[in-house]
Amino acid sequence: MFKLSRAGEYALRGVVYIASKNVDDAVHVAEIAKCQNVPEYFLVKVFSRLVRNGIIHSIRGNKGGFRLSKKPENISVYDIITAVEGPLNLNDCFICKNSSKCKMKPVWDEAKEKMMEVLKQHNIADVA
Amino acid sequence: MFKLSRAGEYALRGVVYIASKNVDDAVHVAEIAKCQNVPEYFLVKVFSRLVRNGIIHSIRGNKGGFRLSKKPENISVYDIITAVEGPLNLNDCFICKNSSKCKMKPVWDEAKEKMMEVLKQHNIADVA
DNA sequence: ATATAATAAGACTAATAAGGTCATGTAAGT
DNA sequence: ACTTACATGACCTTATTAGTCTTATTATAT
Ligand code: SF4
Ligand code: SF4
Repeated sequence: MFKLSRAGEYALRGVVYIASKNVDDAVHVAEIAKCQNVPEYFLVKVFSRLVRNGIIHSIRGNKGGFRLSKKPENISVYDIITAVEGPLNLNDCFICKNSSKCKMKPVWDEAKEKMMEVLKQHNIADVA
Repeated sequence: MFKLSRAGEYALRGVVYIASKNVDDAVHVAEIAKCQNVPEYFLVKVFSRLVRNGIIHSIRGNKGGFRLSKKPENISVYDIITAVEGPLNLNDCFICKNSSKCKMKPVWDEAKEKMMEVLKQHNIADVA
């Protein structure tokens, strides 16, 4: 409950790894997987979501790999997590119908906001 | 990911329900389950954790049921959730070993703190 | 005393979600 | 052409959460 997913964790570590390398050369997913000790195929999938959301940029074919789309200081932890997991929500309120007059939902929403704030405040540069 | 469990949700709704009743009579779990539209046996299990953690008080036998152990305004959302789920943690860091020199863990811890703060600030009285 | 109405505890099963693998396709460099 | 690397989506496996049931315990009412 309230746990960061592996996908999220891997994405973050992967991006940090790329940031640690020379900006000029693309980094292979195989290298990242190996160095970060993460299942390669899984990381491929995670990275594809980062590409689709414009966090990283991919270069296909021989001498291909991944590069950051922006400067590390312009990529927040929040960006990465939501790119991988979609919009955050502590409580979807599928279960009950009184969502409109419910006084608990605002609490969850507030908690989520506070949490998101922290994730937005930290970027790859200061986390690397 | 980052989602409230059903157990947590049910616990909260259950306690709110008890709080809505006359303090003098114990409330049956069967009644709560029915009115809250929640699986009874499951709620029993959830409530037992609340009892063990001193949130509610149980009276066994005929005419038994549950009562709040304290005033609603002294029971926070945080109390209930942790009673049911144990201590919160966004990231256990089982996966990798560099936890000591890791700069991401503090971010998760900070996010958790902010979130916990909100849950601590809200009690059953103002959520009921 | 006994019947009954309630919670306590924990084993068990079912459902869902997360994590991981694989096969096939596409693009780029040599 | 051939090789290397990403793209995509189907598929399988594992872990976690949700839910059920059985047996025991405790208290009350008759
Ligand atoms: S937060 Fe409120 S509306 Fe949402 S599921 Fe819980 S009780 Fe229902
Ligand atoms: S937060 Fe840091 S120490 Fe924890 S799992 Fe992630 S990278 Fe490892």
